[in-house]
Amino acid sequence: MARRKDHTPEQLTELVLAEVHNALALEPADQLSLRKLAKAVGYSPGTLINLFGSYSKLILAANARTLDQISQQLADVMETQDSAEQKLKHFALAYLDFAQQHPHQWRILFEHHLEEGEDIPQWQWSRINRLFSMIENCLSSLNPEASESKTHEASRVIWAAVHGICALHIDDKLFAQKEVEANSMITSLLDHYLCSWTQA
Amino acid sequence: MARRKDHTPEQLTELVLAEVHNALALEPADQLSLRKLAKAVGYSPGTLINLFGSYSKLILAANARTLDQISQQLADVMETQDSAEQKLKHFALAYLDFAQQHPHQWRILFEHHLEEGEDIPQWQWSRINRLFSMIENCLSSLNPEASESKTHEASRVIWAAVHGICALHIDDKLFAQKEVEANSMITSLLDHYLCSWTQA
DNA sequence: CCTTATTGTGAACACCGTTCAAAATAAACA
DNA sequence: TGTTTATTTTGAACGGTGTTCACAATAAGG
Repeated sequence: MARRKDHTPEQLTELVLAEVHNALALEPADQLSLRKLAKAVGYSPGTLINLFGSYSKLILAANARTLDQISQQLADVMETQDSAEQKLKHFALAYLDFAQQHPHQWRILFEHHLEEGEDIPQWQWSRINRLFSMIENCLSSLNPEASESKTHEASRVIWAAVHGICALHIDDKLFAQKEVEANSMITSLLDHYLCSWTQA
Repeated sequence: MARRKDHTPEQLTELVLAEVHNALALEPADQLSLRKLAKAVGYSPGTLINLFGSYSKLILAANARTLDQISQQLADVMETQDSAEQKLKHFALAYLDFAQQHPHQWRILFEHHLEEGEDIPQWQWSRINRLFSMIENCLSSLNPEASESKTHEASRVIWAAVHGICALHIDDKLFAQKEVEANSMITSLLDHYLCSWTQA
């Protein structure tokens, strides 16, 4: 026992975080556990704790990767569009698309609550800010006269609203008769909000 | 042991569910446990399982009460307003108010996911539908020419958007510089959305 | 070759939700 | 009344969780 394995800490980190997303592709987050993860990568639970600090921080690290994935996809999709309106629409639909394709992974990103002493590393903040900047740019090109603080606020409103639609949609909590498509809800949201935003 | 206690099942249910909301006023849902609850009300864990079926169903019962509280408050506040626009605004702000005042209770209402075989009783559906009907009425009075399905969709869009703002606000995940008030975000959302809705 | 650092472990701990035979009480009946 | 039956409630046990830590096994340095 305690035989040295052939992985550097970086490789093991890679292995574990990949396994987290693997598992979340098949089952919800509450089926995940440190012990299962440890078994899956061939190490003991304690080793993973030594590596990440705690199970909560392990999840935090996996969430950081998820955020990276999302922000990459959103940035990519926005650059393929020319008009500000289309950029916003495609950003929102790409966000929905990710939530639908990786529901467990997406849910744990928001349902995992930080513990005392944990906080988001600053490189994540910069990624997030870059996304919001892109939204703000679209908004101010649609209405150049809007104040900076109004634009800042509007970017948060739009993202939170889109987020709410995605969250309730994948949890099937929209309580809608028949099929109300999340796609058309997002379109409705943006069309109506931006219509007024552009006029003002 | 197995001494008979002086509570009818109904009284014990009352006791337990009150204790859940008590505890959630002080600490987040992941600090809650069947064993703590049992100790708090002076019964054994097994007794609570006999009563509710499982811990998950116990939480479900507590969530049902929360939903009742919320729908009561929202219905009340909408009736105090005359104009459709003010009704919608007060509904949204009351929703935010509840989330802010009972964050743990509010969070578990949406973060507790149903297990196989559980589902929402129909009396809850009717409460929810009643609320949505009120929203739809406001919307169709603001724009009588909108089709029924568009109005149905818009009511879901508005609720989901408001929900998203509340959720990210109480989790402090809006990534806003300085203080962006949730109040004014909701106002911004409704003002812009309804402006366009009324015109269309 | 010996010593020191590093790496990984397994057993133990304190919790968790859940099951279930048995015990204690109440209700029904003789 | 005494006796049987039904109802409550429990405590112990089970398999699970994240976490700690002394110790064993390996690698690296002198």
